Amino acid sequence: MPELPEVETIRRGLEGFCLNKKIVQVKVSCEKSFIGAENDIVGRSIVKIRRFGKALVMDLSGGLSVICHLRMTGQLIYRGAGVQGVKTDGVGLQDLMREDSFAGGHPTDSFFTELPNKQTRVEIKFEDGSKLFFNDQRKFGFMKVLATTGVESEKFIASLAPEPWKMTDEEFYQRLQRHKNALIKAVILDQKVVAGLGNIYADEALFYAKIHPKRLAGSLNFDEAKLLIEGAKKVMKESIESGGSTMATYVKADGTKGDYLKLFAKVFRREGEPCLRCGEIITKIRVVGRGTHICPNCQKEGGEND
DNA sequence: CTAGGATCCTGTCAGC
DNA sequence: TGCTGACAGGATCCTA
Repeated sequence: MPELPEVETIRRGLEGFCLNKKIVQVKVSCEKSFIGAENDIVGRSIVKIRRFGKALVMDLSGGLSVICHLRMTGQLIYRGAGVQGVKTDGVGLQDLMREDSFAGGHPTDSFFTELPNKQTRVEIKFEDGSKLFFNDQRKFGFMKVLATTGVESEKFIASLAPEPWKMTDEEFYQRLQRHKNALIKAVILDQKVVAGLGNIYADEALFYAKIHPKRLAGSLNFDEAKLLIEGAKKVMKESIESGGSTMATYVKADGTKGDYLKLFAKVFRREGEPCLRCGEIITKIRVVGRGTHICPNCQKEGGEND
């Protein structure tokens, strides 16, 4: 899914477009994707948009909130009134890049094609005619209506660990020790250990710290743990600054499609290409059931590097 | 309590 | 062309 930087980028985008807009209609085309009664949010305005790890929370007037988790393939796409989708050959794409449309999440052509489409699970219409589409190919994501007062006690949010920049190096090191027999990649993907990392940023952070993803968490010394949390902060901040995976980063200046990963990824989906640090060929392996990208020279399985 | 694997779901792509 | 299996930017549930 969209990881922390993507969700933060969406949060900022929606804050600019949807704040104080009144919901006049909600269409749910997949029951699984919307928990609660859609009519409960009709007539309410979005008053605040928050983020907890990878979860987005839209606070509505009258004490209700909507939690949105995009999981693997979720997207949130905002279209101003009258903005139409376009063909994906680049023709007319500039129309979609207007100041009153926005999209973020799992990057696909749905960012700019006609909506709703086959993957649209929820469609929210605002008073001014603009719309917010929740698209999700695999249906792992969801929107859930609940009382605003209950947001922070919602199971997933309550058990969330702090984000990397709210954790001291010492605390991170201690947290790793609680999972000393698990593979380090599995541990940093665990949102109860540190919030925000997903498959991309886990690989990037491990590369930054020159740590092999299959090492046991307990084998890292304090300096390695420090470097790892530092890498996590760095790669996620860089991505937020470049706009996460949004329409803007999915489309290049000339209107053709680009690859937003190229903006910052040093190992993710770079298998077969040379390591930007040492020139060794990046390889892809499997760790805890996830595709994992490493530089076999910078990240040695045996133990500490350098 | 921890660790690892299966599972939810749809779509795409490589290999036959 | 059509089929099959692997895999995918996540997290939970079940088992040992």
